Amino acid sequence: MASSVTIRDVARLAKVSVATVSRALNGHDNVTEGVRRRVLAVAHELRYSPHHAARSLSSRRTHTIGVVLPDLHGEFFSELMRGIDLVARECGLHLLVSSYHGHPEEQASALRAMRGRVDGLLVMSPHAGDLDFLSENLAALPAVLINSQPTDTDQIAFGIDNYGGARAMVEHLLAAGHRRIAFVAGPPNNFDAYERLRGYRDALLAADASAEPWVVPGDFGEASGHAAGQALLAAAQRPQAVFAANDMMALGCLFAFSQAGVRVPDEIALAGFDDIPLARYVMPSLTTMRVNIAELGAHAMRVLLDVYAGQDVRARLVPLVPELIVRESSEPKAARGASGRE
Amino acid sequence: MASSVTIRDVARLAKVSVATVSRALNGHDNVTEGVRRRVLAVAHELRYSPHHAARSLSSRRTHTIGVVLPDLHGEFFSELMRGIDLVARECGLHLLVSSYHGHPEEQASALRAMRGRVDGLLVMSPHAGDLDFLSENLAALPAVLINSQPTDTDQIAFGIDNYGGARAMVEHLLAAGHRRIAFVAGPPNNFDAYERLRGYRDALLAADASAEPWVVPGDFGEASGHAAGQALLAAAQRPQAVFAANDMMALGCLFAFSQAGVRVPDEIALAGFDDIPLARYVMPSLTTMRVNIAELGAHAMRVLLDVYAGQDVRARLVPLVPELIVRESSEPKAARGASGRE
DNA sequence: CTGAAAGCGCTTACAG
DNA sequence: CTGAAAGCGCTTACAG
Repeated sequence: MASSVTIRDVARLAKVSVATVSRALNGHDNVTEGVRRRVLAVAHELRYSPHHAARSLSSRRTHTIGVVLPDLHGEFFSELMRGIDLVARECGLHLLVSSYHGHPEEQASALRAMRGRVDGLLVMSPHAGDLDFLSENLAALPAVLINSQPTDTDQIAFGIDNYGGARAMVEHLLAAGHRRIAFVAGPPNNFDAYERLRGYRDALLAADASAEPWVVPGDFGEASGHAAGQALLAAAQRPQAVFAANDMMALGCLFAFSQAGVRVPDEIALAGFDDIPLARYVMPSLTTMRVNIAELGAHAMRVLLDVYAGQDVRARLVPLVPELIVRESSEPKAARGASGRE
Repeated sequence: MASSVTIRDVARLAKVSVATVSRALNGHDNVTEGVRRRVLAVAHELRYSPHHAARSLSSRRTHTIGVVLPDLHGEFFSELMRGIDLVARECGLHLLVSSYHGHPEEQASALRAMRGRVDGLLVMSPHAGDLDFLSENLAALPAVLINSQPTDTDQIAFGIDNYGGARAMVEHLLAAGHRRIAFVAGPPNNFDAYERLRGYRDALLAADASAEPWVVPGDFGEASGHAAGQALLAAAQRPQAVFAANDMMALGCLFAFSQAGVRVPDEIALAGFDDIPLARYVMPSLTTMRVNIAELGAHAMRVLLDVYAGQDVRARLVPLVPELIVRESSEPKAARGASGRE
């Protein structure tokens, strides 16, 4: 593969020193306009592009942010990356992405491998108890934790108010007159899932201290929602409303109900969490909590940049509050009729 | 942020030269076992992690693959990244991700910025005509193009057989007895969309040279499918079958049909392309072409690694053939009954 | 098997 | 404003 052109080649052809080339290319102001133009012309002609490793070795900056996620798959990470990427390109930064597929050991090595490659780190670690070695391996890099269980370390963390969102949803279902509200849980050991479950429980008990939470297991996948929906229909006494910990599982429930000929919301009300694009398109459309995931990523990125710049960001770590989106799947009977959908 | 520990610190404490530390850490065999152990112990104790920029500057390898995509958003890219990532971690490689959001100028700069940061490049460039400057900016890096329009340059390219897949689907619909088959197209200027459209046209005309292709515009988004579905219902003579260029648009159509009370497949058969997870869950379940997107990414990555290793890969550039998945939305009347769904 | 030294391609005080 | 030189933290022939 053709030998690359270096700063020395540019210097030679432009008849200046490499130092001057460096200054001209980096936009320093201590270069005569004529010289700068000559250098830029030669650089362009040679298709010169600075060697990144060399530059970051001497400048101690990489212009790259490391993103360490549990996985790269699915709507959530896709949206998160979009938000992060948006801010990154605004700032001319690159993204080094690494996912550890749920293996904490790999997470540690992923973090360590970031040394000398990134200026800062965005880390999502939803698995309970990960954070001990996490802080050990964060090395000396500025880092922001996303949707991760807080610990007593003074790590900077930012996330979604899953707890408050779940409470709001249960309150909505209660207000619609439902009492027997079942919850389809997310994967055990997942912090988001845990917070949503906690919100469900607390809201239920706050309304009626003798209420009995009814929790069906799930794993955030549509198939587990489908199974949960079937299990709920088979119960001796069916729930009046089902609140799934995310939309994919809610859709799984919905299809289980459709297959069984159980009408939503007439016989069972249904609600999810996340507001994925399809939520508004299914029949009936799905009531859910809208989470601006891209904004979650974008905000975390902005906070990280300010941490890097040495600013105090603590005031900006307030969790992102999800928004209740009421659609057909939870409409109280009184409200239904010839009205259109959202 | 705390000064990092370098190879010199390890050398000093282990009482050897930096060269020996380097050899011990990199697993070279010209190091005594005792010395190696001592070095490793000190490195571990100091939490030493090699500085990547320095290493790649001197070794001329980055252990990183650059991935340049039009976008990071949505099921397709998410799956693609998963496949790429899978192979990357098998090989201990990192991924530098960059998306150019449809702006060719940014694509060029993204490509150039990869110099000195990556050992090879995976590039997806579905926009027609992008490839001229693409090859100019690929510099001297090994690269594999994914799902991109081939040019006369001898770039290594690999993709899905969208054309063949679309033909197969139309043939299926024809075999089911449908004649008036409408097509909901993807975005203009998108190579995947163009190939699917071409397959639709050719299959239709191959069966009946006097057939008139019926193409409704779309952009791969569910909303455009919804609009297309409504437009098709409003036609003087409705189509007997609708083939959408991807599943999201097919789902949009499906909901438009449901809202209008038009039964699928009894009144209109429907088919999509991609086999997204939801395709099997909607009612009726959706006939589609299954594309193993993760495998597309994984295979492209493997090819790239072999290109890097200097192997001849031309024999492995055969497009990935999608698989026809027949579900309820296109079942011929005769076949319907008490049978379960897939 | 081990060490001293050169070099990877840049940036940045330091002089002038 | 410009250049010569040191240095960023590694790896790798080259000697021994």
